[in-house]
Amino acid sequence: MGVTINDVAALAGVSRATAARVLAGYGYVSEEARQKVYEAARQLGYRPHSIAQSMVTGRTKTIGLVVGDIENPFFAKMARGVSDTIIHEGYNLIVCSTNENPIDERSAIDGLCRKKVDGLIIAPASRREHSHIDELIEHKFPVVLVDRVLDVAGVDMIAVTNVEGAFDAVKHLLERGYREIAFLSDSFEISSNVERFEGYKRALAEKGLPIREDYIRTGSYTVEAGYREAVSLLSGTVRPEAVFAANNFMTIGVLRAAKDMHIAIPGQLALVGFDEMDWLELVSPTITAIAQPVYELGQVAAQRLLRRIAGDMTRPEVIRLSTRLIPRESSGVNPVRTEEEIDEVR
Amino acid sequence: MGVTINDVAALAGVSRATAARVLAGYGYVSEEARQKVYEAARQLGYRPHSIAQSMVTGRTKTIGLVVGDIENPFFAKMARGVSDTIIHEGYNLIVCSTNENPIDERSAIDGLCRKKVDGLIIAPASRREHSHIDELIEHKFPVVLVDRVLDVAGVDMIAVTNVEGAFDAVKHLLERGYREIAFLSDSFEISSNVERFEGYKRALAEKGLPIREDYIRTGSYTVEAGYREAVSLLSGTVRPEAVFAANNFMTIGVLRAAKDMHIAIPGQLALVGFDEMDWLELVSPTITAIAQPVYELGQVAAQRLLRRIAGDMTRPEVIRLSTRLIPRESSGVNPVRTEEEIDEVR
DNA sequence: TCGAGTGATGAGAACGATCTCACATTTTTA
DNA sequence: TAAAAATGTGAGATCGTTCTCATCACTCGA
Repeated sequence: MGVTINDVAALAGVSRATAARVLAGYGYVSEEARQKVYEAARQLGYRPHSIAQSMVTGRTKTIGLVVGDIENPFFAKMARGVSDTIIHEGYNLIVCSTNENPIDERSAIDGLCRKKVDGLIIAPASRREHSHIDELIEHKFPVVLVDRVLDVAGVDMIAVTNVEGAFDAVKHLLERGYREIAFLSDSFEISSNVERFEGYKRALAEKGLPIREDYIRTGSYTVEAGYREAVSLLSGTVRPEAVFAANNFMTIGVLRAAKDMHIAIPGQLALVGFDEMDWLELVSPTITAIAQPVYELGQVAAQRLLRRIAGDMTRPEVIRLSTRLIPRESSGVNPVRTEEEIDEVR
Repeated sequence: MGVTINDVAALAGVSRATAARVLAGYGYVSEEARQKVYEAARQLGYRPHSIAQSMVTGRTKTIGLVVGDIENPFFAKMARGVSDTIIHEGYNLIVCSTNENPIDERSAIDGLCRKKVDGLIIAPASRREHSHIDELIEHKFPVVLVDRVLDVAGVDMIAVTNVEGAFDAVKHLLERGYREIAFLSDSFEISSNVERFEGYKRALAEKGLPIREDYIRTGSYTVEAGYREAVSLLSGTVRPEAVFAANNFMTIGVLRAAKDMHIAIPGQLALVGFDEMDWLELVSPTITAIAQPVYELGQVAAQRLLRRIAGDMTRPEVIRLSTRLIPRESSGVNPVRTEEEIDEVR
């Protein structure tokens, strides 16, 4: 606390410049001076002042992560992927939650830019309002978009194969014999939901099945919203045979609704959720899911960002990481005990 | 990018000092100068350089959060509590994961101090190796410990009522008629586990029951470790009637082990877990848990830290937030269908 | 009419590092 | 042996703010 390079230089009996040379390891320094400076630094417990360093170097060794909600296990895991990747290069991570609100997102980004983060990883909240992100890209500020894509050029985007994943999910349900399949997601402001909806539509189209408007439900990114929409969906005069829940919160919402409404899964309703969670194979029935490489999403985004920060000027690209279907009981994959389950839920 | 207060001053036709006075809002400034500066700042899109500000003010408006693993939903939720609280005061949060390793913890703290964070919220990894934290406290650096306590004076600690919570959990099992109760946690290096063990012991002692060494299992803070210990525990010649899982990962470990080993809950094994998760009431059977005010933990820690940063010199205290037992089926609370469940698991 | 007080301003010194120069001194080369 | 190159060092500018001074113009009361 408070010991500067000047103090070290003074104790070592050299100039500040020489002390700096030793500590930063550049230029010519005599072995004698080197030892004296090291000893002085050790003795005083000298710790370089990062802020002062940033002041002159222009880099803060800090990157910003802007996501909807760090409490969401999906983003938390992604954050870990980012953090683990950058920590080795000496970077730290500032995390901001936007509540999927473009206004909050804008101010979060603004604050991070003022703090001179070296780069930003953003899961953009809106497909429409992203002028603040466009500005960053225009100014060649190091940015990587993650989990979601935007209709802009000149920026790396790391996402999963949403269309294919959703397609696989719905195709899986179709193969199991379900025809009346509902789609449940949060807002279409978020690109991944649009893509997953696209996959849903394609799978139905492939079978020549129509899209039923009343089977398409969207809410906001909370368990409660998922629950509400699920209840509404399942209370309709015509109830779907299956639901494709397009994210983790929606999956929970459906499960809760089904439980409250005494609807047996998969007996009375099949379910496939997008995003794997560690308890999906602990519930009864186990829940079929589309697993995403969440940690890798963060990892790859971080690697790419570090390259951009280092000055890599190669053409930005869209990277798609693969999803994987994990068939379980909720889609009737092992429906041996369907009867008992119906009993049990009652 | 790159427009400084000098540029603003130049455009406004005043000195840097006057521009600074307008922008920071202190001292005497004529209305005319004020308008000119505002207009110039607006026109140039001036954004103050936080690093330069920190350089002179000595505050970075950043706080550090040092936890075992940000991917753990427990810490993620706590982080959100912290973040939401400090964001209103203009603070940002740097998050570091230590993997519950004192070495990593030390270097994380070191890095954050170099970055001149205004304060630290730490969930200490070890009850023994915390000299690096002691140093901070000695130097009067604003620190708040969270979730865990240390045997040191002069620092605020925010934790939950671990002893009481564990006591409630085990007492609940005893009341349900279970006698052979095992204790499963991660390392005793972590204070909360020691406290929960204390609660466990007290509840047994109250009933005059002995502590069985082979029923006490500890591992590391991962689901896999919990699983391994649970399997080992349940494979013993004498299997316990109930398990008290002292944290969220252990709860998952036990559930997975029970499932793999075809042990019916609560028919053949009762379970109470410490820490509530949103899916515990979705599984079958539903899982009895000790709920902790996780978000509030972060909130209170952040509030306290902000006060310390603001110069509050009142005596540091240990704050205990209350836990709450949520009785569910896994402890035989509604054991009407125990028979069927046994059937089902087979 | 003169000092005291108030309003308004700018010059310049911090903050703690990095890094370019200029200037020694030593060693190498022609 | 002189010139060139290599080695070692320190003075001082710089980054973009904040903030203390000193200065000056003006008003007011005695």
